[in-house]
Formats: sequence, structure tokens, C-alpha cells
Amino acid sequence: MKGTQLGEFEELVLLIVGVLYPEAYGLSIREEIINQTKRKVAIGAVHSALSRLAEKGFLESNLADATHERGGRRKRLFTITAEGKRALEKNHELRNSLFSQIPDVALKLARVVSF
Amino acid sequence: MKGTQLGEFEELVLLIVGVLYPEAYGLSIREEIINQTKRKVAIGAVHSALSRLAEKGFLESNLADATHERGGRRKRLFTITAEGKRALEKNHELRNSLFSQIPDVALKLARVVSF
DNA sequence: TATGTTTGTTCTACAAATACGAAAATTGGA
DNA sequence: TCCAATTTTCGTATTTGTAGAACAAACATA
Repeated sequence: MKGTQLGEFEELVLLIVGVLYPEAYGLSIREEIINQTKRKVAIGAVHSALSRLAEKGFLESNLADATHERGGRRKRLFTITAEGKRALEKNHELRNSLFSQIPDVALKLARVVSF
Repeated sequence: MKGTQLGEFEELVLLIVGVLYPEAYGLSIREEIINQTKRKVAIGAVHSALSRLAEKGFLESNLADATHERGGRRKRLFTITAEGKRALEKNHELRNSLFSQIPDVALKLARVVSF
């Protein structure tokens, strides 16, 4: 898998960054992933995906101003770049296309009994 | 990256097995991936994805009869199981759902100039 | 202005998935 | 029996995914 391919988790993170716009940062992304997919995710996993996505040019980020709430370090907010958008759309189209090319029998015959 | 989660490449292979039904085997799958995605794939990569998918219960396979053509070993033909079908549909729905949740601005504002 | 608490990010290490290509296994034909 | 054509297997390298501890910065309050 060469440099610019989107991994499974990376794609999920990229999508969530879009959904959360413009309030996408490490912790909010983690929460949203957990809510939408019911799978548990460590914060470190999110951050390493984020930096890989940024390296590939699919995301960019900037530090937000400090909030006036209780604690906290400044948030690093992420947004999708034009390139990220393109990658997302390309994947989406490819998958839709493949899905529609699957003949019904291939799925209907998915065997129910296995003995 | 937990046990039953479908990886990016695994999902692609699973879809292609559907598209190629009932003639999905290592080399034909590789060809189809190259045709449909323009990305180059080594045959070994395809086979290891196939066995992982079979291990997870998303695919099953059986050896075809020998052909009457010149050379060659017998083909191992793959088909999607009911479980594989379910995994595919679940992913498809999740992604469609996330995609539709992305506000237009998040993508429209994808920056065009970067200086 | 020192200290504790809270919210976030970075760093480091490791596990799992994916990529590659050479080697081995079959099969029909010469 | 040997050869040519296919296809799978196998060993290894690289990329991604996961985890959590360490570190940092902001606010509160005394």
C-alpha cells in the first residue's frame, strides 16, 4: 500500500473530520467515532491517523485560540483539504460502482447452511 | 485494527469477488482490481487478503475442476458468505451515512490556494 | 503567584494488515 | 518424460492501526 492510499481507519477519521466541521479535534473526533460506530478507539490512534492524513495532504490544521472554559490546552482544529475531498469522493464512487456491479446471485446465494 | 474489522484492501477484494462471481480466483481478482482502480497489485497481496477473509468467515472457496486448456494448476474459486455480505452492507451504510452528514461548507471551503 | 485540576496533544512501542516476488505445485501437450 | 503455462504458497519487508503514558497549557482558587 503506497503512500497516498487511504487506510480503513484513516478514511473513517477523514469522514468524521468532515462531519464535525469546524469543530474537529482529537478528542471530539474520538467521541464521534465511538458514537457513530460503537467501536472503542484510543486517543492515540486518532492522533496518529490525523498526523498521517496531514502528511499525505488530506487534512490541514491550526491551533485554535484558548477557550474560556475550565482547563485545557489549545485545540488543534482539522479541516479537509481539496485533495482530501477528492480522495474521499473517489473512494466513495469506486465503492458504489463496485457494489452495483455485483450480480444478485453472488449475494443471494451466499450460503445459509454450511454442511 | 481488530480481528473482524474489514481493512481497506480486504474490502476491495471482497467487493471484487462479488463482481467476478462465479469466476473469482487469485489472478482474475488481481486483474480486475488493476482494471477498476488503476493501482498495481502484487499477486501475493491478493492471496493473503483472500486467506484472511476466509479466516474471518467472509469468504469460502473450493477447487474448480481442471480446465481443458493448456497449462495450469486448478483454480481456487471464492464466493461471498452471508456474513461477508453483511459486513459489506454494514460498511456501505455507515459510509453513506457519514458522507451525507458532512455539511457542504466542510468540503466547499477545502482551500484552493495555500499561501 | 503558586498549586492543583482539567482538557488536550505528543511521543514511543508494538500489533496487525498489506505488499512483493521467488519458489513450488499442478496440469495438458509435445 | 520433459516442457510450457498457470496458479497458489511462502517468507519477508513495509505501512497502518492501536494503545497509553508522558508532557503541556489553560483556568481556578486561595
